[in-house]
Amino acid sequence: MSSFRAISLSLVGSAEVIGAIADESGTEELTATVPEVSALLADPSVRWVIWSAAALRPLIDAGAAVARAWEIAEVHRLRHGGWDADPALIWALHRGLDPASRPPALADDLFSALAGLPGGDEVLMTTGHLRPDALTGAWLTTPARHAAWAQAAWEVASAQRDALSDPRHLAAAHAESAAAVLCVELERDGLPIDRATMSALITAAAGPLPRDHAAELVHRAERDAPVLASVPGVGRLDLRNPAQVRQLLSLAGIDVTDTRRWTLEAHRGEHPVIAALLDWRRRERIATTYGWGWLARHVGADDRLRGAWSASDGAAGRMTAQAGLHNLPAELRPGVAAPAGSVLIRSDLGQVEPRVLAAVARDDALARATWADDLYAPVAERLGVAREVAKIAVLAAMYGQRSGAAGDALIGLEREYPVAMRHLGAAQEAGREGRSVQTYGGRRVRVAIPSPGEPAPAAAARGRFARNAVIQGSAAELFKAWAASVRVAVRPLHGRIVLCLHDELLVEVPAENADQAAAAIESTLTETARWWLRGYPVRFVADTTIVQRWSEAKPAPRA
DNA sequence: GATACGGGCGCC
DNA sequence: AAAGGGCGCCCGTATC
Repeated sequence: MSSFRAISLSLVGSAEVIGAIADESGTEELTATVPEVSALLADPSVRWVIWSAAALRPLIDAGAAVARAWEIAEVHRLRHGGWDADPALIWALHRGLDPASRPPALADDLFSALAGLPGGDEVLMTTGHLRPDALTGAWLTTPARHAAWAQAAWEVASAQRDALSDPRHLAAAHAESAAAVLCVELERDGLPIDRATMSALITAAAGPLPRDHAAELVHRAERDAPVLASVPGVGRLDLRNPAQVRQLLSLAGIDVTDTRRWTLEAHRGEHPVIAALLDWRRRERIATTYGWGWLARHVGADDRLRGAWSASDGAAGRMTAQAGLHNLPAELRPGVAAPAGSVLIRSDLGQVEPRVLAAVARDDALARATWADDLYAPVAERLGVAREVAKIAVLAAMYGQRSGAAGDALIGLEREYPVAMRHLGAAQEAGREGRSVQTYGGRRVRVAIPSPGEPAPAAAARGRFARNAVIQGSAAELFKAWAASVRVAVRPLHGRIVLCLHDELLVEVPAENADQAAAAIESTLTETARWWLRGYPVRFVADTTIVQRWSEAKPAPRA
């Protein structure tokens, strides 16, 4: 059991650090160098309480690594749901103050000087709220002030910890905190890009790097040309306007209510315009979203793709990422590559959601199925249906789908796995009624409040959302717990996580340590699953491969 | 000019 | 009877 101490630090200049540590025995001010502080933060026998990982960004950018963290903001989000987690709000709730009466965050020092703030090193206003200039860090200019700030953090975090009596919730608090720190590291490190390859891929899809705006318009017209040429006599027409696309299709004798891809796929054999249009969409997506502008904005001079990360931005608690890090088209993934001398290790959790369902619902029959490498095989056998049917049914059950081929097989699921299905059904019912639901790790997932006279589909949509959220959110917690352990395990091998993708990790590591790191990633999953499950017999599996490029050697898809 | 919204689509 | 959940991002249109 690690000790629990709050820390507040700021970097002064490039090498000096001031700050303070607080715990049950009081506060301790400190002045130190970056290496000294790094050694403190790397101590695995201490769980460091911080208001937010972002506050440590300057030190993390300087190379410091927090081994174990308690991030007050993420723990707050876990317990309360939603996004708001600024220190002033958390403090107000902790002290029983009206959050609405807390002072707004201040823009600058001048403003704070006029705002009637307490003098000196007092961290609380006379109202009992935290002073707003502490939130921005502007006030944290002396070790004494850091001591007051750390003391407040320790008080809040201790209360948070005492409120989390369920060991699963405590474990989630640790994992979510680690994810918050990891997000800052991901923003620092970025994803390695092979610029030459990426440029070639963009050129193939969108055209060469335009010299100027006029050239850009020429390339755009060149992309449009094959589509317009496939329907004689269309004249000028804007392919980016869905209504005009419907006109185009109508001229080709195809009448559709919308122009979505899967709608158009059904008409592929009827006219060449369909294939031309779908190819245009693929290329246009790259041209507009992942083209030259994207490369210039998000890939640095060091050939690394950087974007903002959030540890639990998704409604159910998933990580989110900007700059295309979570939705880069597969076509461009050959352009993500480790630099010479290093490799990427990609590790995907296999069939994570149904396995999580077994654990969350504690369905012994489904838990037995997780012992198979391919979970759908024993499920199919038990249901007496083909594997593909079983897979569709299980996924449909977790997404709330009732229609199509899934319908019949769902009846079999209700019969054979009633415990899991009741768990999902209860979540769905809560969602329909507007009640929040809870994940395995205790995350409160808020559901929209039903409005009087709402159309019937609104309640159904809430139901589907809540039904899925308990699984998606719990899977995100397992993933973050795994990522947190991997982060620590690969560090001695000079490895670092460079991408988190819901059920997939990319780790960059020197080539000579690749085998060792891959083995560590695999064994870490076993360890993580053991304490996450607390003895419940569910098996989690990962496919781990050592590659140069992200696109290489995608493990045989099991899902 | 800024903002909101829906259609559409990339990924999981 | 019942049209699968999440995210980020682009474009066009409508609106103020």
